[in-house]
Amino acid sequence: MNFVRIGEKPEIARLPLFRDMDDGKRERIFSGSFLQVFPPQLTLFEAGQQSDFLYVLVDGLVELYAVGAGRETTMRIVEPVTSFILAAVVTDMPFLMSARTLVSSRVMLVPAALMREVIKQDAALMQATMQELAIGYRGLVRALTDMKLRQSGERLGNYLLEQSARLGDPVAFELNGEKRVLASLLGMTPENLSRAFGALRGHGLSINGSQISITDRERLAAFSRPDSVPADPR
Amino acid sequence: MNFVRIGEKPEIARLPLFRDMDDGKRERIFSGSFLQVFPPQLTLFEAGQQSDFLYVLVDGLVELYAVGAGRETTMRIVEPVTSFILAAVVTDMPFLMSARTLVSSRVMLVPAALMREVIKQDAALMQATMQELAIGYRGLVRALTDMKLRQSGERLGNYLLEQSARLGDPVAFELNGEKRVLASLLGMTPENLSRAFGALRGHGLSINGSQISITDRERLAAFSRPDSVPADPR
DNA sequence: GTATAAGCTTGACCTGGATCAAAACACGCG
DNA sequence: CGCGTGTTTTGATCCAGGTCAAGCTTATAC
Repeated sequence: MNFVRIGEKPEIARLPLFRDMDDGKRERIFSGSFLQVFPPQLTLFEAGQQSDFLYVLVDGLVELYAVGAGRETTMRIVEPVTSFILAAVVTDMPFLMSARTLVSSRVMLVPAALMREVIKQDAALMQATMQELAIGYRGLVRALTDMKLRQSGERLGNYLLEQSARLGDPVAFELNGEKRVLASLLGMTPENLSRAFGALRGHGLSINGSQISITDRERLAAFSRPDSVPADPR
Repeated sequence: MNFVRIGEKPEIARLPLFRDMDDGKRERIFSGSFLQVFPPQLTLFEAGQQSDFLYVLVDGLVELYAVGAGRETTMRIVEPVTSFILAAVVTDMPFLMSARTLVSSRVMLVPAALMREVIKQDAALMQATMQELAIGYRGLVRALTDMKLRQSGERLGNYLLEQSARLGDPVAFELNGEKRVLASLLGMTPENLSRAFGALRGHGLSINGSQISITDRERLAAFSRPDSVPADPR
């Protein structure tokens, strides 16, 4: 168990969540937290557990998933550097999702009680928490409408367009994580994801393994029917 | 255009969102807001518009819905007394959902800029806003897993069980709003909702028009596979 | 290098739920 | 009170996507 060292701090402190708060208070949070490295495929926590920590993924890849009706589904793929399960910590309620590492990952654990305490003391942190939750809320509204209104191929097309946008609009990029996880995130089976990729060839997409290349953004967008309201800037 | 009168205040002031804040600040919000009555089937706002107001439904029934891929889907049925589209107001971003009245409704409109300003000044209001968003976030996580993991009949069963729980676990209660709206909320067609109701007869449910009666809660729950994590207290 | 396992893809088939059509019902209005 | 409009129900059919079963490709171990 390592406490947070000086080397990790800058990138975490740069997060919108912690960026604007009082330096002393931030130091208080960091010194009460610790960094831990987890091997791949390790469960960090399970739905139903009391939320004892706020998690910040510093390096690696983490999957948030939900279990129910005898099956499970991926809710989010967390990329570094990002905090997760903030809502459970803020409300002091049990997790609704479980988390596992997809690859070896470095994670900062902030004791939930400490987090809640400092939120009450530091207005900037509370404000940032509020913003984070509001942005997350909107992300979930989008995810839900995506599931309810689009069919699987369109969801995949949109995901790829958004992923490209998040990376700064490169034509070519690589998928992170396994395709089976992506399939679950998009609410489909691996078999169907494979077929959906096939269908997108000929709609402006070229794919080779996990190498994605958007050959015709217009065509892909026409096929995918992206949201009319543009993505929130971040 | 009526400013908020003394008669409406208590029930609004009792909302978790406004309950704990400074009295003077609350008065400032109320006196800058106004109450308006809207006829049924009137669009209050549309997705994509700038969020100029926070809405509080005082009386009536409002549907939040999203449009996309050439279709639309109900996202939430708002019952009084509840605020809605808080996330858009907090982030000062365009609405992701549209809203229309289902029946004649009385709504309080709080100018978004005023809301944001007072949030910054009043820590209790900011805290309440944060809680509200976190609870909403968790509600959406549940809604998304519901859509991804359960099939339509189970969703209906769960909805009825939850609705009953929210009303204080009565055996019999009445559906609010039209069934077509409920169908859309549950992500199915009216035809299929009708069939799903039929299927639930014989699984502990009795239905006559919009009169629901849970004759065997155990059986209905067994059929519907409710969430393992109990609902957030409110 | 080969063996072994794991992921991914492809094909055949099945099923939950959508769509289309029409009958039954409910309700507001003249 | 009866007509007309809109909702709900019922039935028949269709289709997106799930499931099952092989192959195939890529990675890891030996």
